[in-house]
Amino acid sequence: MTPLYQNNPIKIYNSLSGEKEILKPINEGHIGMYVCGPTVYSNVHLGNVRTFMSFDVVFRYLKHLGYKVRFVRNITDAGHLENDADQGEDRIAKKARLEQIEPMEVVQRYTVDFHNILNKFNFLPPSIEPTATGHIIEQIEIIKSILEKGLAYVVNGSVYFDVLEYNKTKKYGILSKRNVEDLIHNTRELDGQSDKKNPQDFALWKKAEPQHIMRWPSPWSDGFPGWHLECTAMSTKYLGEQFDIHGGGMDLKFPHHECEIAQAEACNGHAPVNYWMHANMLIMNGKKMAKSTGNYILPNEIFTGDNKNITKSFSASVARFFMLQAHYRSILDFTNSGLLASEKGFNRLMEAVNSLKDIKTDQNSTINIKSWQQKCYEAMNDDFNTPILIAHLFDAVKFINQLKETTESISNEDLNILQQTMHIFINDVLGLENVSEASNDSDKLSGAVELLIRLRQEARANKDFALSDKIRDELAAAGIQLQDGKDGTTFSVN
RNA sequence: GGCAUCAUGGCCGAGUGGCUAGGCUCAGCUCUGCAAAAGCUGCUACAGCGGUUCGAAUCCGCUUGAUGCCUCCA
Repeated sequence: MTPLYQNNPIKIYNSLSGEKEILKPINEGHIGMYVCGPTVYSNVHLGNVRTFMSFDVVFRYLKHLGYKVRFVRNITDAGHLENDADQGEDRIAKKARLEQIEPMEVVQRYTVDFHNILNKFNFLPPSIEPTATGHIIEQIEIIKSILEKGLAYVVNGSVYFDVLEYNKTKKYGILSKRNVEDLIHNTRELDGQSDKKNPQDFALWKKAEPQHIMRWPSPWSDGFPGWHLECTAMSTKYLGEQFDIHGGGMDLKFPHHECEIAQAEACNGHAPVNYWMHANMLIMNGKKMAKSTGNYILPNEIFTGDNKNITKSFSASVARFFMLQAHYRSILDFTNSGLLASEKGFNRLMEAVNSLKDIKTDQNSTINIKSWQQKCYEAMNDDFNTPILIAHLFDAVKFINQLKETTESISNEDLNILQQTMHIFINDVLGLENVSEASNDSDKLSGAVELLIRLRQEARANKDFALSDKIRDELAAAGIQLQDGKDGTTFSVN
């Protein structure tokens, strides 16, 4: 059987070129993808969730197309400084100091939180989830190599990347479309003295101050690696010197990803990544999310409803659906009304899916199901356009409801395609879970509700509307909604 | 201040040089014992000002605003 990817060329918006390009893997049928993971020094940010969700869908779709995908997403557990000044403190070390626990306790706590949240949102685990502290040796080797090439220098036990020297032969700023001259002119004065030759230079290795507890031996000092280096080390180790896709949040474009390119170019002499993808920001109520202003919500608070920015709790699937209704390259505004609208739409989608099993087939179809299916693929092939895909799924919802009304008809073969395609895109690709269907007690529940439906039918036949309405209203109050259709009554659980 | 991205109907959010997004809301109708659900119908937008073009919301310029980065953040 020919794999699906052969008939589904994917266009990816490459941040490097600023254009959509056809994805051509380095090795046919294989994709290497790296996504910058979280720094585990506090609870995972909801914006983080959106970014990782975008790449979760990319991962899912590539896999569905039959690619063998190696998806690497790191955990940053050292080296991410509070700021770029020489006194900048490691974020994890700082948290450890404030809470009076071991740095690795901080790492453990928030790594567990990260995994918990992502599980609730039904993320697929990456193929490899490496940590910065597990790859100190690899990072030291890269620093040695860059030093040998004359593109880094040692000062007081720290090693810095020499951006101006690098810029003589390569171009620093190709990803973020900046040039070094502009950077020099616009550099703000940092407080305090610096070991760096130029403010644009960035640390490859930092010497640890005596009180610094996170430290490893190196040829230059007891210290710790620079933040940008870990991604170069781990992506090279697991995906090679050149790989297909590198993703991350828009805010990492500069300087983080720019530095990754420079490090890899310096070390290996060629570009590390063919396709750079950047997910756009999540804002809330039109403004940047910030703890300090209260314009902030923790992922978990969506499930509990315990946050003043929302009026009720929302399931992870609804929140996921809400985010996927926007394209990954657009800014998305997280609002209560937006979530409410998405919840209604999501429920309508799921009810249509649930009713698929009751559809009666006919000799012929009044819909071109193959053409519809093709449109779904085309939406995803066009830079993973989930909002367009969802629009097509709602076309199917309308059609399914018309089938129930028997104003349209469908053949047995086409119904199978419809069912499969809905399942593929809703569950496998978008990663949405049908909550009501997943309930363990659904068999017992439906048995009991079926009984009440029959009693109500009898009451209605006897024109005992007081009783029939009582059954309907009290079930509704219990969260069970009856739906009268042409072929009898069904129900859904809210 | 510099760089980048963006600005769509009541709301959210796609897309395109000339032709349909989709969701939510709203109004009318059908169905119903009454509802709900569902179906049908309606609401026709593209920040402002110039320019290119036979034709632009879509391309270019300016203005205004938003978001991101430049300083920790996905």
